[in-house]
Amino acid sequence: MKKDIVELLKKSSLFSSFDDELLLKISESVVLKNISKNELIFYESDPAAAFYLVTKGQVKVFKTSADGKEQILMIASKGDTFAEAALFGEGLYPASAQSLTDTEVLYFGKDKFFSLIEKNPKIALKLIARLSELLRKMSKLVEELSLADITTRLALFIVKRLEESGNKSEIELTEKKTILASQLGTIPETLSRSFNKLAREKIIEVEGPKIKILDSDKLHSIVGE
Amino acid sequence: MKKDIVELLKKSSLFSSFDDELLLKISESVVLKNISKNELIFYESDPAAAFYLVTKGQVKVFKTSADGKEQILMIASKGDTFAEAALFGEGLYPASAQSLTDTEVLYFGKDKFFSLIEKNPKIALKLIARLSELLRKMSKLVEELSLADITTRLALFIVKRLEESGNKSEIELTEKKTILASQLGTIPETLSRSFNKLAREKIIEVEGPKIKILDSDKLHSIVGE
DNA sequence: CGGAACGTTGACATATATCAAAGGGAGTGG
DNA sequence: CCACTCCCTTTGATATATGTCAACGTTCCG
Repeated sequence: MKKDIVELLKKSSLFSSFDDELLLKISESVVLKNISKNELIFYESDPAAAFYLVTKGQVKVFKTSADGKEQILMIASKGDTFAEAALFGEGLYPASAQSLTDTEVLYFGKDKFFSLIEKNPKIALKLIARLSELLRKMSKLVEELSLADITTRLALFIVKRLEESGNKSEIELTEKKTILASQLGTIPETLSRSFNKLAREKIIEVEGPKIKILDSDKLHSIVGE
Repeated sequence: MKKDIVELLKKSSLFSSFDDELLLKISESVVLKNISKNELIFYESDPAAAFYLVTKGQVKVFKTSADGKEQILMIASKGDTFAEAALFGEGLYPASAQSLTDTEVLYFGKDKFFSLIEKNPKIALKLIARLSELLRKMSKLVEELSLADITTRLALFIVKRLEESGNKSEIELTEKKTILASQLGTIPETLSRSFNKLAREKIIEVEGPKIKILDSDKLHSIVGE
């Protein structure tokens, strides 16, 4: 039982570098939870009780406006943690989280995790690295929202995905386009028009969730500017 | 000499809770630097060599687009640290920093600070708290940029300043309106029109850097939506 | 005194959101 | 296996917020 959890921990970037002894300790402060599709995991301004590690499925972390518009802050997939930052500080979740698929997570209760950190400074250092990484990603997001138009943001997204998948000349979207729109800070209609624009200029070819790169140079020149 | 630095450390939120013994140790890994107005402290994608604590003056941390537009991520004033997150991870500054006034900072070199943390886990915990706080602020910024129009962002800013200054019925801007525009993700012209709009609706009265609140209820209702 | 930076206003351009409609796929139930 | 519905996606017409460009007054500072 606990061994299974240790295996799951090993597959996360946050814990993968630890030795088995420590992982076993960690596994004792953790609960495995199943979450069905579209379930609300927590809502913004709920008291922050825990943070999560996704072991199966996808979770979106997002902000909502009064009139129902959403901005996705991150999509957490297998191996990703989310809501780490909520535990420290005022104690309220600063955003909402909802599963996009049937999902399995490890649940790290606040109190147990705190005492874990205190006894194992190594974890604190890893956590610092993780929070720093998140901060850099958020800076990037702010930059894009504030300084780049939507076609450019889309191009940036495609380039990032290309790099993650080893620079093939094609990517396949793992998320619905509606979701992608919300990640990019826009709405499906506008995203659709941006795809069109890139396609009209013979930079990409779109067929459902498949995006073929026709002109990598032009794509990179959009991003570079 | 070192005692002066200890006093400066005590006035920062990051270090204020530590005892004198630890502060003295910290003070030994630190350099006091003077920076004249408008000096570029580091530029985005420079190798990250240090983080900073402002002891006098103001520093803006910002992103730049290819065509010269700026988005300010934060303004660091007396007692604030900045660039903490840059030290961990890929080792490049994710944004630029420039002084807005004559400024005095404590400079925490990377290597010395790392060994300091390793020997003093307390610092790591404080750092985690600080990074979490920054992350929440950045989430807030993303939310505002993506979901609120500029008049609403301005109202949010005014409300925040009111709270910080103890809810008087008046605030005085500590930054130029050009700077404020860049903090809010817009340009001076548009900011000026937003001020006008709030003034026309008798919600505020603007006279240079002074903003008088005429209708606190309306102001809060803009923010609430 | 003179120039530079700041702040404001006006006319205009443009990107993006909104609203409405329709097609297509996937899943469900009869 | 068909028909129906729901959700996703796309397209078109239109509205709106915000950026751009130009001009001008003001203040600040050398």
